[in-house]
Amino acid sequence: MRIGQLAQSVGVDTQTIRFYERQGLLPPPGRQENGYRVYTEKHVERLAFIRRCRILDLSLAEIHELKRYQDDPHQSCTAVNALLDDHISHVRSQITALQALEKQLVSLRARCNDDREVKACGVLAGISEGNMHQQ
Amino acid sequence: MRIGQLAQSVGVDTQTIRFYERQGLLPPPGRQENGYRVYTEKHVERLAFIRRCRILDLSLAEIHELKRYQDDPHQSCTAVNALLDDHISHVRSQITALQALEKQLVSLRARCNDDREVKACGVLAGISEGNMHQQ
DNA sequence: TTAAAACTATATAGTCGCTATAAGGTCAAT
DNA sequence: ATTGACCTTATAGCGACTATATAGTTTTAA
Ligand SMILES: [Zn+2]
Ligand SMILES: [Zn+2]
Ligand SMILES: [Zn+2]
Ligand SMILES: [Zn+2]
Repeated sequence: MRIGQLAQSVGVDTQTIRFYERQGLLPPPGRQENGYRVYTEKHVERLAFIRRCRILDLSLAEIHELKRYQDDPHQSCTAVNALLDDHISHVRSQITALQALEKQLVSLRARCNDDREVKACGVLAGISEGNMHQQ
Repeated sequence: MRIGQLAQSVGVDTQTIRFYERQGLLPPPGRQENGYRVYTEKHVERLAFIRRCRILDLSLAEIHELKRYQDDPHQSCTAVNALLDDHISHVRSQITALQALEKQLVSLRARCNDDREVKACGVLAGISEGNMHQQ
């Protein structure tokens, strides 16, 4: 299986596959005489795993870490669970931050309901005044 | 006022100030004979405005756009309000996406409550199986 | 058969908003 | 005279790709 087929079967750009290889996430495949990469079913699974991790917004570093755990299948999975817990708190703190931001933006937007001249715009005034301490 | 004082009074790194200048966000200041940048109060205000926009997570492109509106203070502020509305929906869709992600991660985490060997880890199994259609 | 289309390869630069480093020039105080 | 704090430019790095350029190979179709 060549790179294009792998790309299509997993739903990834060929560039991304080469990128993962350079990053050490995807093991270097064999090559044909002409230099073309040749992939196996293992690569399909591995790439699909990476993609599912990315859908979960795990960083490439986190995926690397998971890979290291997979390579030592008899150790305890505490670290795997902990990695996920950490990642969940990453996501939760992002949500919290964005919700605070949304609140701020909505209250800013409320300062300009009608159509004014730019110099009287409540939104611009709000930003310029810097009343951003209401979190 | 030199760059270090500007930086300190707004709470920004000097590198960031030069970066904003290169990006065309902050107008190029005057120079002393030795080449040192000299800033005025206008620059302080402008830089503070940029920073407040960044706290609202507006992109530099969006800030550029706001600047263009400010430069034409007699036009209607519809575009300003629309920019903010768009940005609010950016933020809202990020929140929605992250909440869906959190749900997925929590249900994945629930697949491994106890301490197992890595090869039996419910988390890794969950990612490998790719049961991610519950959104 | 040959020419075009589709695929592959590498190398390099761009995205965004900074941040860090290197290598040097300037200035005030000790 | 030298230290230290400040300033200058240029360049590279972050993360996770994405895009472009240039070139070689294979497949398809006229
Ligand atoms: Zn994470
Ligand atoms: Zn307005
Ligand atoms: Zn936005
Ligand atoms: Zn586990």
